[in-house]
Amino acid sequence: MLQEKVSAVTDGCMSRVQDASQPDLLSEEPRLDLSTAPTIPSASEPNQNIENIKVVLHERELWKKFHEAGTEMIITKAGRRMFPSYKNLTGMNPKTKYILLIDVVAADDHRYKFCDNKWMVAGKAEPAMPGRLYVHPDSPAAGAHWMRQLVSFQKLKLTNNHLDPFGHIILNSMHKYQPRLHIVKADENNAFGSKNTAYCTHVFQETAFISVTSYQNHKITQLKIENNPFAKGFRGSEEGDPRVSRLQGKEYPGMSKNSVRQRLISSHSHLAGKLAGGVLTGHPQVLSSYQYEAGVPSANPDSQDPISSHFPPSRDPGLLYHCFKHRDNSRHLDLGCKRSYLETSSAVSEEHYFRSAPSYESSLLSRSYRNEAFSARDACMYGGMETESGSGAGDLSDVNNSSAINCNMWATMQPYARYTVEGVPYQPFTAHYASTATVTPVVPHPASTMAPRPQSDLGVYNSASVQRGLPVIPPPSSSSSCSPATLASRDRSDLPALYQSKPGSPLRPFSAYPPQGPVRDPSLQYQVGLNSTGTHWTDS
DNA sequence: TCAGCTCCCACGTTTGAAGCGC
DNA sequence: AGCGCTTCAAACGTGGGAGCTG
Repeated sequence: MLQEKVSAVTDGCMSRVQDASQPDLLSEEPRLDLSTAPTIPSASEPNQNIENIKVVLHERELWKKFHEAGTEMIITKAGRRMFPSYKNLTGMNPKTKYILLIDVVAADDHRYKFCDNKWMVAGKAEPAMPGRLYVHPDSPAAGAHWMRQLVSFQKLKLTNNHLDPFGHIILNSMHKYQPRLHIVKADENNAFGSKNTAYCTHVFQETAFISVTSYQNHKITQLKIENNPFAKGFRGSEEGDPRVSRLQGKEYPGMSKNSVRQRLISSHSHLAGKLAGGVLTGHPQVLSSYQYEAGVPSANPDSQDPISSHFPPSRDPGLLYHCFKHRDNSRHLDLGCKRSYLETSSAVSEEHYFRSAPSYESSLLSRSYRNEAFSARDACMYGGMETESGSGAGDLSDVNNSSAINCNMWATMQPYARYTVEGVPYQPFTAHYASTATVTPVVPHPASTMAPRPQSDLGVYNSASVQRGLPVIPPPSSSSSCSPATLASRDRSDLPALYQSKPGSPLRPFSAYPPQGPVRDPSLQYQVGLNSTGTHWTDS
C-alpha cells in the first residue's frame, strides 16, 4: 500500500521500499526495522551497505509524550539544549568510519501561535535561518565506537540569534521544525563527493517541535520539569506545584502554601482557561484529553499522528502525495487570535518568498574533515551561508565547478521532508522548497532491534533503501532514507553533504578545512555554501 | 494593548579541582 | 609517587517572572 504510493512519488532510483504499516509502528515493541533492503552496494564495501544501519531513537517513549502534547523547544540567544536530547543508537560496520550529524529543517512554511490551547497557523514562516549542521563531536569514528554506547546529541543547542557565533542551530521562534539525523560513511576508502559517497538520513517524527522563547503549552512545561534533571528545581514536592514552594519561601514568606497556590491559580487564570481539565495539576495523565480541549476535537482526532492534534494540518490531506508546489493559504486560520505576520508576509509576493527562501535548504557546506590529529571533542557546527552566485544546490556538478567553494562540500538538504502517511496530516510544506534533486524520500519500514543493548525505550529504525526523487510520506513514527552507495553528483545534492571533492580531486575525505583561518571555539563552525537559485519550483 | 522577546533570578545538576588516606 | 575516594565550589542548565519592544 504505502510502498506503492511511495514508489509512485519517487523516481526510479528507489530500488525497494518496505511497507511500514501503522500497526508495526504501534506494536508492542516500538521499533522499526528499516533495513532488509540491501540495495546498490558500495563499490568500496559491497557488503557493508549504509542502508543497513539501524538507528534507534533513545527515550522514544518520552519523545512520544512530548510529541503527543506538541513538543516545544526553548530557543534563546545564548542557545538552549534540546530536551529530550536526541540520542541514537546505530548498528554499523565496526570498522567503517561514519560521521553523524543532525540538522533541523523547517517542517513547513508556517508560523504558529498558541491559541485556544492549540497550535494554530499564524501566517507564513519568516525566512529561514542559515542552515547549520550539528556534527557529533566524535565524528568521524568507527562504527564500533558509535555502537559502543548511546550516541548523544544532548549538547546540541538551539538559538534564535541570527548572528550566533557559537555554531548553534539557528531557528525562528514559533516555527515548526524537524530534526534529522544523517549518517555519512566517512571511510578513508570512501571518498566524499565521489560516486561512492554513501549516507543515510533518519527522521524521527516524534522529535518534531515548535520553537518558542517561552513555553506556551503548560503540559509541555510540566513534562520538561518532570523529566529534565536540570529542571528539578521546579518540581513540586509531594505538596504539589513547585512554584508554591518557591513563592512561599521568598515572595510570600508568611503565606501558607495553600494560600500561595490559591494566589497562583488566581493570578494564572489565563492558564486555567487554557488548561481546563486539570492541566495545572501537573500530572500528565490528567492531561490526556488535552487535544480535545474546550470540547473541540483536534483537526484530526483519529490521526495516527498525535502531533497533528496540536500542529494543525497545513496541507490538504488530499495532496499528501503531491510533490508539487501548493500555495494554499486558506488554511491560515483566523481564530480571533492575533494574526501576526500574515500581513507582513504578504508584503512580499509569495513567489518571491518561495524563491528567495534559501535558508529552507540546508545548503551546501564545506567542512574540513578532521584527520586523526584533529581530535577536538566540541561539536562541529556547519553554518549556512547563502551564496549569491552559482547554480542551484541541486546541481552539484555546478557546485563542483564553483571556485567559491573550494573544499569538500555538502550539498543541500531539503527542508520540509514529509513525515506522514495517508491520513496523517503532519505534512511538510512542499517539495518545492527543495531543489530539484534534493528531495530525499523518507521511507518507513517495519523494524527489528539491535541485539546488544536493552532497548525497552528505543524505537529502532533501519535505513531504508535507496531513494531519490520526490518526497515520500513516511509513517508517523519515523523514517529514514539512504543514498545508495553510488550517487550521481546531481543526486548527492541533498546529502547532508559533508564533503565534496573538487573535480579532479580523487579523494579528499578529510581535507583540512577551513583552508585558512582559525577554528572558532568552542564550536567549530563552518560556512555552508547555500544556494537557492537552482531551486526547482514546479506548479502542479 | 498585547504577543513575543530579553534579561535576571533561584534552584538543581554536572563537572573537575583539591584534599585526604592508603 | 600513584591511585582511589570524598568533598566542595564553580559552571552550567532549567523554567518563571518582570520588564521591554514593536
